[in-house]
Amino acid sequence: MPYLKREAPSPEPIDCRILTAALDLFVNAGYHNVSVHEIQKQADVSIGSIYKHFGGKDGIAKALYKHILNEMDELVDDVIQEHQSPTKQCKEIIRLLCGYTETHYNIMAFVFHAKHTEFVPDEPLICNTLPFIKIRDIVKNGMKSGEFRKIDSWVAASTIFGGVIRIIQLRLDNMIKEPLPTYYETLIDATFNGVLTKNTAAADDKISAVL
Amino acid sequence: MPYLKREAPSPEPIDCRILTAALDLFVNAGYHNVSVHEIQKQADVSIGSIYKHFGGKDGIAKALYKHILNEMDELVDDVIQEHQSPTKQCKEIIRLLCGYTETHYNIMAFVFHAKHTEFVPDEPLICNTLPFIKIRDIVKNGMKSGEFRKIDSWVAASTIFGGVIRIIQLRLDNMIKEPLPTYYETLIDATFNGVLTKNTAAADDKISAVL
DNA sequence: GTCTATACGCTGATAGAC
DNA sequence: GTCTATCAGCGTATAGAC
Repeated sequence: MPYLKREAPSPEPIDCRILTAALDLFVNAGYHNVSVHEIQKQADVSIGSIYKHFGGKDGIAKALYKHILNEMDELVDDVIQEHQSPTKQCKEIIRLLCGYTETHYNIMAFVFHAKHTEFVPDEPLICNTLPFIKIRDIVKNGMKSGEFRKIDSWVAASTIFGGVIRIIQLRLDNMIKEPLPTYYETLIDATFNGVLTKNTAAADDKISAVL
Repeated sequence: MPYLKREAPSPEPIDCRILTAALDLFVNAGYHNVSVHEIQKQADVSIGSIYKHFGGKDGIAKALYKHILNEMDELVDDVIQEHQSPTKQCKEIIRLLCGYTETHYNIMAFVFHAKHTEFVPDEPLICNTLPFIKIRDIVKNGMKSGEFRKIDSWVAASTIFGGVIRIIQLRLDNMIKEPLPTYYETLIDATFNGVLTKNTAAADDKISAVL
């Protein structure tokens, strides 16, 4: 995710400084609790520049929203290309999400911990954006190919990804103390095979290895 | 949920009018996009009364938060008392959540569709409130009793309830067109038994019956 | 293209009459 | 206890200099 890789410390372009500052403030205080002056201060830019570049606070939010979802989309595309079966694609996405929660806190918080309709009302709902649509398509493919049981696709998608999303939110809320990748294997197993003991004659070995 | 049952149309107590109006506005526009004047107008009360009763906008939010979580807590208690096994308790809670999404939209939206830290910062996180703690305890009990596999309790709870929460959010976002109870059986099956076909020799019959 | 100083509107909150 | 009129502060946005 380009603008977050601060390899070049000083000569960072101005719009990146503004966006990173805004993202940080939005995530930590909430969009409505952040004033343009604070963004200006943290980005070390003047107000004029902000209005020149983004046309206002909502412009920044919009740009952030599009930018981040675009990068997520590319991420999903990569997964789809590099992995064959829907099952593997789903698992890889879950793995990436767990990892990114640790390495890109702000981005994950922005995506999974904010109510975007409150500050970017004219943008499509996050569940209607490309990456999320593609993820649902993966699930549908999994049902077509027979890997997943043929149930309602909303239920299937919610079951497969609801667990990760929930655990990400708990981690962002600092309820969970260990990095998420710690739980990856357990999570995958529970998500795909269920939580009941009766199904897990074979899986029990894996579990005891994890604990 | 008392103050939402408007059996007596006119002589409704003033604090209830304020709370219902506020809940409605908060849910539909977002806390920060609602002014005290709007609440006053919709509740058909004067500003003075609002400040007398709740001390301000944040007071209303706080009262709402506590009130709703209190009612959710009682709901969970009822389930715990009326159902024996953790598995049944979990399923019943999921059933109730699906139902309430249709009958108490505002409440569910307030609980599952808002970032409370942005407007009630001094209140405990929603995942640290009694009902949610009790739900996690149910999951832990299920692992002790051997009904659920003994895995990390965060993972277990996220897996079991992440699906419903996700599907509730999708329904609140109007992505899902059918009432949630429609999907209850499918959701329960997918959550507890997983989504993979290999586990579901017996379950396949149920599925084809649902579709 | 970048900055400073300023204006305008809105919102939360109060004081005081009834 | 309830209301009306009013205030003070903040936050967005602009105009104009450099």
